Amino acid sequence: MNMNSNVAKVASLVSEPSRAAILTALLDGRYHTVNELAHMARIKPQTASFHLKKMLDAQVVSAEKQGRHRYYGIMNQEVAQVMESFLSIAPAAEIKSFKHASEDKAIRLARTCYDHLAGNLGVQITESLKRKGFIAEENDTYSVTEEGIAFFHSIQIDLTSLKKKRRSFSHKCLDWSERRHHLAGALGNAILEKFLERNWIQRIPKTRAIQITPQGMKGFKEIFAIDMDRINKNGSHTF
Amino acid sequence: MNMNSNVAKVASLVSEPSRAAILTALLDGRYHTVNELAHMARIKPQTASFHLKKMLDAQVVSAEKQGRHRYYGIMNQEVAQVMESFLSIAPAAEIKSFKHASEDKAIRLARTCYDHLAGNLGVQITESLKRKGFIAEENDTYSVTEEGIAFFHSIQIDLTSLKKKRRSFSHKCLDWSERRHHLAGALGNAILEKFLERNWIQRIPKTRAIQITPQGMKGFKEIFAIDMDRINKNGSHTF
DNA sequence: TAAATATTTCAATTATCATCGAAATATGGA
DNA sequence: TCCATATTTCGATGATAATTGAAATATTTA
Repeated sequence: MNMNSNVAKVASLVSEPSRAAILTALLDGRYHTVNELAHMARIKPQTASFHLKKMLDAQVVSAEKQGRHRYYGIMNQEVAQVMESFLSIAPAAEIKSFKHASEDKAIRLARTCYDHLAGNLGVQITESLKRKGFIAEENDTYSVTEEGIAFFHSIQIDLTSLKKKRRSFSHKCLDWSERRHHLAGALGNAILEKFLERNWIQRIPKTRAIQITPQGMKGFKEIFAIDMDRINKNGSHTF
Repeated sequence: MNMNSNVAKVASLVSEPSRAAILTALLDGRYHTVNELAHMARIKPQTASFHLKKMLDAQVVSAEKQGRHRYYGIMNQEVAQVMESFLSIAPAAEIKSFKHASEDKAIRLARTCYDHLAGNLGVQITESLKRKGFIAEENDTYSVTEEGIAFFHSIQIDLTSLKKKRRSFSHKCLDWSERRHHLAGALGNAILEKFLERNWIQRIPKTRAIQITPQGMKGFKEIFAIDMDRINKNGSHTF
């Protein structure tokens, strides 16, 4: 509510080096596990857990559980801004980055999550929809805007029939490889089905990985302004 | 050894009560001595000195030595803004104000400092010149802007001849009664001489104090938008 | 079910830091 | 020169809080 109360809270929490390191790491906007954050801040997981609990209580970070992992992220934009204001007068040293253990690149690039798109492609689609103002973020869900209704109609996705289904229409799903949210629910499923139907993507047998076809590359660029080819080559997944 | 220790360092400066009190005191934009700041923060001078050294290292405050005093002030506007965003919400313990030992009011209002104007009048003139964009602050000096050249010409001060003199053209001088900088150097001297010449001010014999004449009151109001009469009555020197 | 991994809780240790007395240093004034 | 004042440095103390090993809990995988 009050931005100022956050300011005071963050101030007291940032003053400790380990917490500052954790928060700086989280400024990438993504979610990270306790072990990762401990590694980045060069402390043991217990210590990181101790600090994260404090920051969770103070509502400076948010947590989301998924399996045996617990993903932590910056609470909101206000907190990030306070951190940035610090960085403006005390430029931060770089954060020690590390590479993930060798994991399948394909599954990070694009995959299914239950019945919707995930991985870099899933997140990029979601970001594109937000950027173009077709969907808007709510608490745990996305809502479709007036422009969005027209857009989904133009790509032959019928929203009214989707809303009749006995399942969540559209909710946020945390992406483990991207550490950002992507679009899930009936709408997410409809988008996946539509891309498969148009042959923009193909399932790779025996895995959850998705293959982007040449038509897909073209379509994602034209309709969503996403260049998956460039992303693929850059290998934006080492951090 | 933590990577982001600088962020933590700056943040810790605000979150510690004594330092917060000192910084709050300095947010008036003026310079204060160690003893004053210690008194305001209700700590011993040693402790204040300890904190001020830390903040000096972190480039959050600046120091200026003058005789056996050392004046501390906020480093810059950027720091002040960040501090204010914190302190406006969580104000540290109230600052104990105190009156200076009874000192001559006249000498605080207006006096000469070597060969230029000091005291409230000197500072006000300097602030007015800055506000109107006639002079601009450099590191330790003031520079005259394009508009300033025209202005000084209009009041019959010849800048080119001043620059030929073998002395500092225009430098900052810390005012002990106002705790702010005023304009010194050849330009400061020329301004003093001009005011004397126009009979806006008169020297009070045997002291460094300056008397403002009725013409001066009028002139300062018209040309510099300074109401010395009001300032005189309000007695803005108790703090 | 058992083993492996991720995270948290607990308790004990350790490190940090503000504080202030005492003493050193620097400066101004008589 | 001597004395008063302003400030800093040093060293000791005490309070607070970070850290981590050990153990508990939870969850996935085989």
